[in-house]
Amino acid sequence: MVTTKTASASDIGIAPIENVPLRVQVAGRLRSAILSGRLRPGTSLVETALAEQMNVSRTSIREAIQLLENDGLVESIAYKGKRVKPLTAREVAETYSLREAFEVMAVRRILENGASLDQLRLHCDAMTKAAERDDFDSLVAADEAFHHSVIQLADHDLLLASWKSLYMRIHQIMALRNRDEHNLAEVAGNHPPIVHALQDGNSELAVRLISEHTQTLAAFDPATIAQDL
Amino acid sequence: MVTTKTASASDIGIAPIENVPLRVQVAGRLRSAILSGRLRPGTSLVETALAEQMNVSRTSIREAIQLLENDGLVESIAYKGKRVKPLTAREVAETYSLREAFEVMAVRRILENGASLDQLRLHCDAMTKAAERDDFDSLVAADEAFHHSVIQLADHDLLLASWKSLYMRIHQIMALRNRDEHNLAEVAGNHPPIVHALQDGNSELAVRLISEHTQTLAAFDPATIAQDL
DNA sequence: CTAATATGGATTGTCGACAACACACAACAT
DNA sequence: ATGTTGTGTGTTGTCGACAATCCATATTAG
Repeated sequence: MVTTKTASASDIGIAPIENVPLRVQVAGRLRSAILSGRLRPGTSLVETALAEQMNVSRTSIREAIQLLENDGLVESIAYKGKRVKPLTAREVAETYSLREAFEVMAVRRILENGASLDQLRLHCDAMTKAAERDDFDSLVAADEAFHHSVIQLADHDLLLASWKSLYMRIHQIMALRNRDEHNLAEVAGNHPPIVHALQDGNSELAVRLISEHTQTLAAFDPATIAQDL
Repeated sequence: MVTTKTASASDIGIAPIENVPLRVQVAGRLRSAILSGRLRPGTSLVETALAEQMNVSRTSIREAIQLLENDGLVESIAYKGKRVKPLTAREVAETYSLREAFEVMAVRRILENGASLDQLRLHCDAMTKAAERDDFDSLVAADEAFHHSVIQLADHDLLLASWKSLYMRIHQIMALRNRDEHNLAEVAGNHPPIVHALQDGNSELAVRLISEHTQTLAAFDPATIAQDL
């Protein structure tokens, strides 16, 4: 990979030891706690407590929390406190509708600029297999991979970044609602038509399919998640 | 406003003295410096220098810079430094194309849910008058107000927040390029048809108009802004 | 008893000092 | 000469202490 002249101790698997700033590690752990639903919306985050608990300085906690604020997972009221951002029914709806707009935009761009659809087919296969095994988690993972690929194929960095940020909140939402009775086979079956429409250059159909698909997902929970405090 | 029982010293204009955290003040000043182009993309932000210059602690500067990172105006490389995010031609194009998607989405929502178009007409008038006076700044301000209203009328908080964040970068871009020869009257004239299409419920037309309009703005500068380092 | 006013505790905001790190350049050995 | 190893300098990262603020509760005046 690198142009080392004398092949010293490289080559063999001496993976470089990563130097991740503390705030990033802390943010990562907090983020995963939030996205997995272990830290529910509305939970207040007290810096001193977290600092002691995780055995780092309050500064690091502070900066970590600010990172989460960027992700829109935490909200802070000056001099009052920070807490996991409550999820209103409205916010959930808006999140899904914006996601729909992103994916529609991606589909349009793919149709305009062209792109290889191989990845999409792969993920479709994965979904079908997962559905056959009745493997919910794998299906969800493949589903995300599919949509992630759609966005990537649009070749639009800003769109990708925005989608990722948005999809984080979708993760959170999915973790918070009990796994409703999904028809796994149906979910899996929704995707191949999208690929076909893309392949055929059928713009109208592709847009309509992806649009309906994302809307379907949003429709599930009404206000199951609504918080107060 | 408030339900004070004994009307003490309120009422008269004793505006409440704001207690804005230092980091927010600092962030505000840095942000305006970036958006106005006084701090050009690529400029490296050294915490100690800024701290001394602005006579606050390095902590406040740090936190302020992190706020700007949320806005996407600053980028940081661990242990290396932070700098005003360089603007590539690609990023500019992506910014405008995403903006187009946002505004199209807003228009669609307005047509679906309905909304009063009075504000839009007001801003249109302001633009026409500004164009007659050959007042570039007023025209730009009214233009922003118009598009801001469009987004607001869509009644979608998340969309509004995303648009605002995006539009900040458009501010920056506009500040960085020399004021190209605009035909003020033409710019002003572009907007009323959008209002009419909205009023008539002409979805196709409205979407096409707003789409073309935003694209027109993007077309100006190619890579005038491209930075390196 | 009511209402304005202290007081205390909990939490965030700000600070200055020190540690860790990356980079460039000098010193050295081979 | 060359490549390796020290060393220095400028920067970011982390820390603990102190100040400012808010909120709830007690306290006191009327």
